Amino acid sequence: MTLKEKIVHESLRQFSTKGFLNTSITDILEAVGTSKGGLYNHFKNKEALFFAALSEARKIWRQRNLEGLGELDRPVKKIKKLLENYRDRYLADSENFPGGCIFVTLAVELNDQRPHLAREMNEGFLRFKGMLKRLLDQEHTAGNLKDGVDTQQVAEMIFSGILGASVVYISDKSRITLDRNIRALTEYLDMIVK
Amino acid sequence: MTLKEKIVHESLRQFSTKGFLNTSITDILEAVGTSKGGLYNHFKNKEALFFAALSEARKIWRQRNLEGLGELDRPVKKIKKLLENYRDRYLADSENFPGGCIFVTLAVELNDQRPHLAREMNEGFLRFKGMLKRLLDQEHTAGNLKDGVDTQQVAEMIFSGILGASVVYISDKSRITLDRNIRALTEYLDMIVK
DNA sequence: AGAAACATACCGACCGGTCTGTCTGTTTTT
DNA sequence: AAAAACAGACAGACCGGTCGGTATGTTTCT
Repeated sequence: MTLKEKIVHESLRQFSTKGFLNTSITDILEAVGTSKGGLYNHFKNKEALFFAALSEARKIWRQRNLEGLGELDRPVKKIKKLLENYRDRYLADSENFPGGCIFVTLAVELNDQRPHLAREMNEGFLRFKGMLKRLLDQEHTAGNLKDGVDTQQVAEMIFSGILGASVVYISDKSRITLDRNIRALTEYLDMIVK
Repeated sequence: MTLKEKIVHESLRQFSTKGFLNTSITDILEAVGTSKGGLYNHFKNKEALFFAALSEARKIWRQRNLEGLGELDRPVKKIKKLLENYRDRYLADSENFPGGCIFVTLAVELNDQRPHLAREMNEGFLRFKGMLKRLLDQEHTAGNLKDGVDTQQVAEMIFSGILGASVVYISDKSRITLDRNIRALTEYLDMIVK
């Protein structure tokens, strides 16, 4: 692991717990065991470090959450598998995200403070919601959803449920509560399929 | 409105958008139009200001969200009314909470940074969840819920849905999305009652 | 091959600026 | 006159970022 990689990795950890603005460069330097020169040799400024960390976070998010989805045939099974992954592989990854979901932390913090950074978060949210909707639409056109189901609304509900579960998990760090939340979302899915 | 009240009110506004740590005392002083002496005469330190603002936020939260609940007979109607209040009276209150739900902002930010302040947030969340569960239990004992419904799980789902909707609203500020989220939660409630 | 020139990685002192909180003095209220 | 309310200068800690210097290769020239 190069120094640059170590810095990004540590930024991920600290940003996920303390956010961007409340993580000082010095915090990262001390955790990595390097100096100002060592960091600013690789990154122009703190904002460049933010984008590098964000890119890495997205990569890990996909690795953790999309694993094993390709092998499943039905879209609704993919969503259920994603919910399980989110619980067992993503939120449980305290090595990379000891503070919980880094996107939630950053989205809440950077809103109204760093609009161009906050926009990045919101766009990621929209992509995720879009993915959920596409999966639901596939089931819908196959005629597998109950009559009158609004896929946009269901996608929104699942997404908000995940986000809410993430906030609760950040707040109380209880696996039991997280389990209940994921189970509730899974059963909600069952309610809207035929 | 006394100076002390003005300071608390402005703290509410700024904490809800920028959080506690990223709101400087000077920011508040300038917005209120006073000085260090004027503030520290009323509050021992920033943390004391936090507790005063939190207390006021809770008071307003109750005013906004519980209004009109007493007149309703059925518990499930109370929850639906609360969801509407949350959308129309609480999150829409940009005078007191221009940054969206202050409890979400503070809970996410203060976690792992100011544990004793974060605990206050979590306890508030638990009280709210407890209230939802009590209402659901009333319907349950009256035999109005479908068989096999776990009131704890449903309360968790509603609560996480609200929290998630709050995060989404913080992130994209879209009333349309918020509407869809509240509607989805209302329809979810309909699914579990007989 | 050996010397000289250059590139890269890293160190840590230091700079301007902002933060919370204190302290002294003045004004207003009672 | 005494007390409470307010103003603002100041202290001390910390922030992101810069900059001169060093140590370690790597490339180029003779």
